[in-house]
Amino acid sequence: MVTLKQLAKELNVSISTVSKALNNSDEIGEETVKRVKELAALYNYKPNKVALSLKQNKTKTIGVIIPNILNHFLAKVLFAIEREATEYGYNIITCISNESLEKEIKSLQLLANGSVDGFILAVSKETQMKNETAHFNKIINQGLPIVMFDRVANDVLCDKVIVDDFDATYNAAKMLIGEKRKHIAFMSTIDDLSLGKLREKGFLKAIDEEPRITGYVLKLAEKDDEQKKIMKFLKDNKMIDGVISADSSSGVIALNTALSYGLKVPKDISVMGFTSLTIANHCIPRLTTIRQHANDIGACVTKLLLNRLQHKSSEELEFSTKIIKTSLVKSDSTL
Amino acid sequence: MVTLKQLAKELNVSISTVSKALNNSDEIGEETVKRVKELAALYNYKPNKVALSLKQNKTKTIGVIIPNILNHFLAKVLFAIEREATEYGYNIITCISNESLEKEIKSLQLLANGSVDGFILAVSKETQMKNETAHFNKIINQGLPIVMFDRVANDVLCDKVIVDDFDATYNAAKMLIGEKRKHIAFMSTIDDLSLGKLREKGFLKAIDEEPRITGYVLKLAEKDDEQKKIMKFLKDNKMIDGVISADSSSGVIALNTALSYGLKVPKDISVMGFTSLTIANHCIPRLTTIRQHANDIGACVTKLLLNRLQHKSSEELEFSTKIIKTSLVKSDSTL
DNA sequence: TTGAAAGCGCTAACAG
DNA sequence: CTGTTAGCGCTTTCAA
Repeated sequence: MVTLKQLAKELNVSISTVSKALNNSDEIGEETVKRVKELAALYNYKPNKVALSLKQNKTKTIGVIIPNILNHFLAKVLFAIEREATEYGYNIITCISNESLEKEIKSLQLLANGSVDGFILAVSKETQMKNETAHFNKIINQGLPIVMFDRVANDVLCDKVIVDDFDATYNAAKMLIGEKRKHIAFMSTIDDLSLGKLREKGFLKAIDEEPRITGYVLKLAEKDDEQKKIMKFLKDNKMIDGVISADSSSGVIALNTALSYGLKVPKDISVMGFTSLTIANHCIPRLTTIRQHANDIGACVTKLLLNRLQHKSSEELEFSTKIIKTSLVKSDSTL
Repeated sequence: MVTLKQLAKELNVSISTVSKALNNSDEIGEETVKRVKELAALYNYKPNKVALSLKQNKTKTIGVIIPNILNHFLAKVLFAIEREATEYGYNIITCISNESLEKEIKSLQLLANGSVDGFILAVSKETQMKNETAHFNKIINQGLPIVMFDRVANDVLCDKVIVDDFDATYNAAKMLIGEKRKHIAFMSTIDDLSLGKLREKGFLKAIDEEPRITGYVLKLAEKDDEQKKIMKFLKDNKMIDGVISADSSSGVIALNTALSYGLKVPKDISVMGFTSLTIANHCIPRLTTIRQHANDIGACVTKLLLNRLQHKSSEELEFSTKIIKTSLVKSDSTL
């Protein structure tokens, strides 16, 4: 990489002259500016990012900590964050916590040494289960802002972007009730997440409001053979005529299971889930889904962070919690 | 963030003393080392990464450029890269080219300003179609090593990690032929990728070797309604009794289509694809898959880059191309 | 055993 | 209009 020094030497001017010329300072003569710019272009000069960061004490880099990049929803949010960040001239350093508190702490610590200007993250499963927040507060006290999305730590004072989880399943259940379904099951592989609990509560609320409806709940653990459990569950509970899945996989499996049992979907049973459109469209019939608008979430979370970074006196800025409403995309697996 | 300067001031010693003490230099007295370390621990001192990078002229950061993070295979490789890089004390800056040549060039340029020590990337679709390589060579000439995986630019001199695409589909077809299938279809949404073409060639070779077998090829474009096309294709070609999918989705859809047509899988028709295990296990019966060992690929590609970075005189190091063999995971959608 | 000073690449206040 | 200088945080050589 060419440096200012080298350009200066070759042009027989001082380093600062070169710097100013390249930055269009009106202190420098037209002719000089031209000479400098030409040589810089010739050598493909790019200001060294590291030196700039050191000088300006900001890196224009965001640390993003994601619990699981194989989760389609989280990957989609990451995608949106990257796009939005790039748009504003920021890079992202990605760490994957792998649902582990320890890795989350490590990643945070590792990047809090001047590598990034702030963080965007979704809290890991283990962190949520242990209700650990000290590591977040430590970072914030060091002056690095955090913005959380989807899985947030309620007790930490920071910007947040979440989904209307309770309402989503409440409305979903209402919809199935509207279809005259009588035996509705709720399936979840994410019972240990607080948003998983919210989704269950929304479902139960809707069921409770209708005395003639029976609700069922199937909780699946990480290590379970999901397919086996769901097949057994639907075999043992033949009266079930509606399924709401709280996660991205169990709805798909429930749909396929129903079909394999010879049921007609949606005539005999309705199925819906928080599945990505891509996957939902692999199903025949296509699965009705609750869309979480990962794109909007990613854009929103990035804007919140950048806004805070650009405010000199970020102290003055109130912390906000944005709720991105889900929407029901009716497809062919419901009436 | 606390700096050496602040520690030095508080301890009434010089900056260099503090630095040396923290780096366990034996130049410094035992007592002083202790005092320094205690204060550093108290203030949670961490050497500023940016300053270190500037000083040492290396960032311990890898630029990773991925065409599409929603592709499960690519996401999995990214996951593995992140893990491996972290293991060796490297961070990754992720850019998503979104299959666009322009974005790929931009990302490369943007990070080639001292932000990263080297690149890991899979070539974007557009780049492959236009057979563009100048931007890669430019980066390499700047002294930044590139390691490519999966989708590589053959004409660029650099380390590469690929999959045995030809053999994978050749063997897959052989397997279906061994099942006495007579009418075997090959489906692909990735015909524009060179690895997509290789997979087709492998399939065709196997078909050509068996005069009594009929091969069919269905190519799907990005914007197609995959499900509709596949349903039509299987309806129009009722004699098909075997399907090999070159991508992650068409196999799943073909399987579901067959079921929806009342066919028994695998009795009446066998289906297999390059689908991730997660998705394959949503199917009933579970889909037989060709595993690409994303983990191994990610680990291999990272090791290659780090090895090159650690070699002072990287010139001496020969460029190598590693082939990670796929393996067939037989499941319930084949005999 | 400790400290002063230079330098990584850059910007900017100040001097000429 | 151009150059000198200081400084961002750190390591390291050389001097004390």
